Amino acid sequence: MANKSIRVRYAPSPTGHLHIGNARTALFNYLFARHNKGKFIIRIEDTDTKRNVEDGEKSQLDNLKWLGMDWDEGPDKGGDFGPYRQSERTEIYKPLIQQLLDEGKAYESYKTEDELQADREAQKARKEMPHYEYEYAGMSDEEREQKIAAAKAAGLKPVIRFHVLEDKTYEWDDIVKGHVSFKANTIGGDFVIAKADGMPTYNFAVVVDDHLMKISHVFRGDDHVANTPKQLMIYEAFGWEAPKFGHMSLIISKDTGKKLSKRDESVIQFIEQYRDLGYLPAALLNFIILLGWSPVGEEEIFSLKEFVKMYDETRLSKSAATFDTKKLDWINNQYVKSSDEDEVVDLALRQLIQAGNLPKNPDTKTIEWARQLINLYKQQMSYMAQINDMASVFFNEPDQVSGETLEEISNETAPVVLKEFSERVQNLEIFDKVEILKTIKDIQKATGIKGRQLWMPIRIAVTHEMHGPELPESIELVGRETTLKHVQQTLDQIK
RNA sequence: GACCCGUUGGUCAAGCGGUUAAGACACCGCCCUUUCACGGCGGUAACAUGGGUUCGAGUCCCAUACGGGUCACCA
Repeated sequence: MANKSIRVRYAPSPTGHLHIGNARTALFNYLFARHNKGKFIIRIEDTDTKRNVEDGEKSQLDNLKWLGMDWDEGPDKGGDFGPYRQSERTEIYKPLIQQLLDEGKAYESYKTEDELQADREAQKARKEMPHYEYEYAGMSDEEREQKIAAAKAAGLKPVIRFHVLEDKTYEWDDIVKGHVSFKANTIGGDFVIAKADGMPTYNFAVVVDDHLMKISHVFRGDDHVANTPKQLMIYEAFGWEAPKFGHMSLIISKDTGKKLSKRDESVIQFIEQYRDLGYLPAALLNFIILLGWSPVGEEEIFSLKEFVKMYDETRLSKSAATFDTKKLDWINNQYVKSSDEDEVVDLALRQLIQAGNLPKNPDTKTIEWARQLINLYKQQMSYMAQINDMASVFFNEPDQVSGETLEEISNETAPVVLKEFSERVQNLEIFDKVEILKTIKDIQKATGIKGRQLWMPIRIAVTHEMHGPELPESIELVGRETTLKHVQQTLDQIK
């Protein structure tokens, strides 16, 4: 079947941790593969030895897994088309580069960094696009041989450049963008396919690997559009059939309106950071998919399984998307509310411990108390680290009430309510939510004060917040002693 | 600067020649709740501009404007 031959890949370079944009690229490839019952492959593009980061590869893989993806072939599990690290494939590239050399489709280039730099500056001054200028222009064969021999004698190491056929046009039907076309003379001249250290460059290695690994479709970021004609030239030079390409729009920053840069602070950039903050992976994944792709109906919350089932690459968006943190939080909250209680408690508990709000090895009583606390805040939590702020009254001595919150209780009735509350709480036989609720009702009967004027003073006095979860239970968890102390403090403040 | 690409409400977006131009987030209002939140219901709000083509254009074509991507011995 046609589907049998569908093979896609995610090809990160291990220069850092898994970035949100890369995760998105990986995800759309994954969905395409799984939807079509094809193969999903991971390939590490580590030809730039200088930029590789020690545990970059591991981080990439770990975080992909955390998001819920798995793959059929990759550096950690092998496969029939390995190795899956470009640095381990140099012996594969060498003869192919030699082949192009032999066929006159590529040549050795000795232009130095300085010469290239000088060319570029001159071009800039002439208001031309920066491009490589053929170094043997107008030379006879002998002259060229001579120049090369001289360079060799001087100990210069050549790069290999691909000979671009300037008057051709390269075009393809892009799965997301439609028909795209480039004139060969606009791509910047003969480009490097092998560096002086012998390593192939990206544009050469991708083509070789994609071909050898029988990749059928390439989904990647918009920023690769301009690379595609170069790659098409290599496919042509070898007489290979190119895969289908789909260039996806980029995520842009709310602040700058530009492609998300690693330094951008308006958005959390790395998957690992979301993980550390206690986001639920399924929720993050859901959000990322919705950024650049849309399902058919009106629903927006789906599991990975459901996404796989309904995925359709033709619904990929053409235009860039800005990251909406509010929606991310909403989606996460949806997941928190519907998630398994143990999962949420476990994750939130870790956050509480990490923040030093709970001891490292809490006893069962503490855990039970925390469980109640976490469940109490579940309705409004997006990610687990929020529990530390939301429930800070349980762990820290709160600041004095001020601003809007203070205004809310700056009236005649608030002190009356609080005094009543304080007295009754002291005399309570059992201090639990049932009794506390009863107490509040009793205060209403005794004073005639009700509604907001009754509840707000108590809420504010105990928690120092106008917003929060279910009150009686919150008070129970705060504990009698602290409750009384806070009420007294507030009373002193507004008296 | 050159080459490519994009432009529907504040944000994500549906729409593929005929719609009252979906839906979601955010915002506002009402209901539920003796507070807060959750939830429910409702509301405000958009086709960048100008020309064509067509009986008819958000949808097709061409300009303009704006935005972005790329111009490495990085991927």
